[in-house]
Amino acid sequence: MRISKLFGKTQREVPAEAETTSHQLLLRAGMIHQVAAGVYAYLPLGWRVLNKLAAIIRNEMDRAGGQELIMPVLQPLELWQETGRDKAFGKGLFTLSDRRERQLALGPTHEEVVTELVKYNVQSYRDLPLLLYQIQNKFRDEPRPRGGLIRVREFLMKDLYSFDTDEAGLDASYQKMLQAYKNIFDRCGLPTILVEADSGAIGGKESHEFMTIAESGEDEIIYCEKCKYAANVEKAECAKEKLEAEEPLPREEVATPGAGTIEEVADFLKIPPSHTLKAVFYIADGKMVFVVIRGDIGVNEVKLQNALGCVELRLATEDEIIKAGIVAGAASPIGIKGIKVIADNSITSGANFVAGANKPETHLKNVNYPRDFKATLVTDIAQARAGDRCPKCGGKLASTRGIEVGHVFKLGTFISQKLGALFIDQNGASHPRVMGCYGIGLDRLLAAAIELNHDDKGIIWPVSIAPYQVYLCPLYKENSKAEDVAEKVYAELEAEGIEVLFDDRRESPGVKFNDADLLGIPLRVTVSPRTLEKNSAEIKKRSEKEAQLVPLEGIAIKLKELISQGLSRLSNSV
RNA sequence: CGGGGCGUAGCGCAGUCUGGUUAGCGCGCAGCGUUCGGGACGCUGAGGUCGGAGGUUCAAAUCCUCUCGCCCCGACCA
Repeated sequence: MRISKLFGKTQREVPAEAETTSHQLLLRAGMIHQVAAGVYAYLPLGWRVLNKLAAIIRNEMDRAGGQELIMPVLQPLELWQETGRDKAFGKGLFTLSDRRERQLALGPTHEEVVTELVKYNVQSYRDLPLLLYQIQNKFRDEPRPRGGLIRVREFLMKDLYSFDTDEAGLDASYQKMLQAYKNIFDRCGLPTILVEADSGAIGGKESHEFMTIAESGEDEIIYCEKCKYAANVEKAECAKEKLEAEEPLPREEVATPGAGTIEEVADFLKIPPSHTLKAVFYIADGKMVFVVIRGDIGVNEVKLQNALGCVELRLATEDEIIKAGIVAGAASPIGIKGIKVIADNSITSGANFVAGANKPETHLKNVNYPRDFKATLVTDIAQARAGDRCPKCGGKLASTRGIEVGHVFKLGTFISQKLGALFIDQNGASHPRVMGCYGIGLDRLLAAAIELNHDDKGIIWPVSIAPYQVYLCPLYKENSKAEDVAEKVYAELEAEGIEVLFDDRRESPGVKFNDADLLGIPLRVTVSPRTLEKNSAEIKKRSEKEAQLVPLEGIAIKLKELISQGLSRLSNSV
């Protein structure tokens, strides 16, 4: 490709709207263009990268036994209502109606459609396991798109769905996908870690995310410094400090003037926060919920939402709390009627806690569970934090930010049950198919690749996903043959199947070198009067400072060698 | 949805507080000439419903009302 003809120009200045590095570089390199909030067009260079990612993903999906197909973006809303996931997705689902007033949704994912599809094509255990995938645009009306391609409303996703006869089969499919994903991210030059995750609106029981560590990421990862434990903060567990068992004492009212928060109460009574019980109020699908947790621990709202099985969850307002007859700042789980009480399992160790008395500026000492109050449900709803202890090995937990580039789910049978997607086993008995689903957001993957591969000059593409492999750069000087020679080199490299971006502009060297760096093409070949004196050209790797002079004769072979070296380094682990 | 910020040429900005000729600057773009190993220079030129609507005024980019869009933080979110 000749740069003089390339659609999309580089920009010297950083567009004001971009704050994230990948966003800035993508715009400056002329790879994307914003059309609306969270909606982007890809220009030729960006599109080439996206296609390279797609090719790697296809290759690994096929190797893992996947079959590619394509399903519609437009889906009947009815299908979503059948599984109830229209509610789980809520406003995130783009909906529209057709001319006959039929309700449709733009697909945010395809479990329903693929399950229907498989239902009509596979009835026997003989046809399982089955792995089907597509690479297709998804639509999600995100409340807040951000960071350029990090979170968008229309995006390209690879989604694969596995169908098995039983749990063991699902485990095997899941393992295959974990390996395939690892291969994909390795080949894209992207170090990732696998973390335990919540399954959110997709549903299901077990789920993992592939995260790249990056400050610009939206997710917080909790990991153990000692063992391999790592989890999204939404899911992360921590070992809760066990309190000493004490003999339960009789309850006792104590005045706590001016003390409302846990810190104030603990300070006032000169006890550690872990000896208090914290009350937090939520509205879950319109109903008030009373949450009790040890004073030193925060509530994890994702865990709480899962425990409640509700769709909408928010903190209650002060008005709502007062209306429920509760004294804010001194709320008590004792004597609560008509309100669901959810307790974190941290309250089951230790004894004689301080809790509210439901009287202004008054608390109760020696509150004991379950002697003094009942909870509808006692489970883990605690927010793990850096500094807590690891639930697996007791080591210290740390925290970092990450970008979620892949997410895999063990769905189980809830969708196939709802949609009646059954198969017949060897004995002629019907069972629901056991499903898994596996997604990679390509746009985000592209953004993450830049977040992890750049310097102050621009992008540094790994060879495997670079839009072009070689940047051919003749330097102009009067009476020099550099341009003519470069034309010949260009023709030769193209003939050899090397992907060349030919900077045929009569720009000054600085402009060309800076653009080459910004675009991040892995290999730069300079042809100039200086190199021609030695009948050579200069090759410089984008990732390295030093350049080397190589004879023009056989330069294509030399470049091919460097390209395949770069590729093999990325696929070492395969 | 709550908080903050911003909409003036393709990009980055000034001008708005305090209303007053033809709305400026830099980059980029077009033409001509000189240059050519890390964002060269000179001259000439094109390019603007000042986000939109309504209002106040002799007069609005500037003041008022409404509205649309974009970014950031939070809520939220595979």
